[in-house]
Amino acid sequence: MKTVKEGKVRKQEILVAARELFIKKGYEQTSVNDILKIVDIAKGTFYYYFASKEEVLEAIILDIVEEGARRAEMILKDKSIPLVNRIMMAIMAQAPEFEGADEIKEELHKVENTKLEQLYTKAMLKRMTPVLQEPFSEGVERDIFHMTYPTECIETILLLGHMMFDCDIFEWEMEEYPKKIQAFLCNIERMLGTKEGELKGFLQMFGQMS
Amino acid sequence: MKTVKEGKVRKQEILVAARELFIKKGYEQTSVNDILKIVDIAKGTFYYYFASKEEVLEAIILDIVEEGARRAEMILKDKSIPLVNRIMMAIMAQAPEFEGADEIKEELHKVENTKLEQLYTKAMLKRMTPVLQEPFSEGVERDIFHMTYPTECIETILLLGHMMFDCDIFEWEMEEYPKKIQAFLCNIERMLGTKEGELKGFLQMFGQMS
DNA sequence: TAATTATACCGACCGTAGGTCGATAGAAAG
DNA sequence: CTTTCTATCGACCTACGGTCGGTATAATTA
Repeated sequence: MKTVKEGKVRKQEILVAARELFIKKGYEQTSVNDILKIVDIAKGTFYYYFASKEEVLEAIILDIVEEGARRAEMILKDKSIPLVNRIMMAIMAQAPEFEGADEIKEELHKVENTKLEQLYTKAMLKRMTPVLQEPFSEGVERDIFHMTYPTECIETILLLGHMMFDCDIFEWEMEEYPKKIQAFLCNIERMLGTKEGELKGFLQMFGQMS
Repeated sequence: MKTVKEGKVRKQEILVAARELFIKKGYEQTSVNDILKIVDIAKGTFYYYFASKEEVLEAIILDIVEEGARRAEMILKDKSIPLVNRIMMAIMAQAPEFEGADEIKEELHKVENTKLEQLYTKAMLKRMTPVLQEPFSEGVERDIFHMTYPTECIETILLLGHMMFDCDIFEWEMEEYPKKIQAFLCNIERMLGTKEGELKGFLQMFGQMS
């Protein structure tokens, strides 16, 4: 039997189903057939909309990154929040792990998902660096930050934050985390050239992590 | 026809062939059959020595990391080199890209090799962090470094250096590199708490990169 | 030396994966 | 009513990672 739908709709259905599967089971572990079963379409239909399984992955990652960037931009717009808080909140809100009652948290960056992980990191860096450019400039102008290479500082902080808390590149024990977070904040402070202890208050923000 | 060899020898042959292929073509793009062709053995023989293709990958990565760590340890032993130089040289010598007349440079961390990449990063961090522990302590004791979290500092510097120059996580243009390296050195200085410009001299060291 | 055991090896075979393609059903346009 | 265009189908292809029963050679033992 044949159920015909508008192209846009079908494409979205595929994206939604694939996204859930990729996150839940991992990209490699999800077969195209798995996706077909959920969307209830034939193989030909899938390849009518996407040239490959990987193309679906890329589309999904761009979506995820875009959603994160939007959340960050939203926070950054709110000038009633003190600058440093604004920046920290934006960076955290951007990460899919913190947002979402979804189960993205545990699943997104597990070991099996190296491809998803790497593509995500790249896309996130590219999208987020410009977003933080303005608030960082503001910090420098207002004499809160003191740094020679603001752009590179943004890149570094984004990358570091992501690698430390979103991936599990380091094999830390649960009880080590507070110390790791403190160290992370301390290193950020130094790179930003803030006065010492400026970021101390953000320790709790990370507390909500699993 | 059947050529019998000692187990250790065959295993090594497989490892050598696989390593070259994984690096040259990428892990996913290399089929077990490709390896068989080079070593000139049957499939059964391959799986007699390794439980899976992935097991070969893991063994190879451990080898690469181990070789790097050995080079680093060698340099670190030489107390005639000034401390800061010793540390910087060790970190650079450890990376497979810098060592090796082989073509590892371009190939090892290309986009297709996400799995290799991720496993390598993890293993490298685990192996190298303890190696740098002692020289870092020496730096703190001798009042050259000033930091509260030395271990985390090591982890961060290793990770950062690797991600910036060994992977191509950032999509930098060739002409941007000098600036990126300067920024990197500047950030390291701040994290280490050295006096400003301490690492300036190492700019050229990175110059030999492609 | 003959028999036995242990080690290294073979290659046909299997299930499943990603991907192709010609056919076709249904809606819109002429 | 016919044509055209879009969306859909599913049989089929190739290649892959991995299995397995059997075998040749080397090492032990009798």
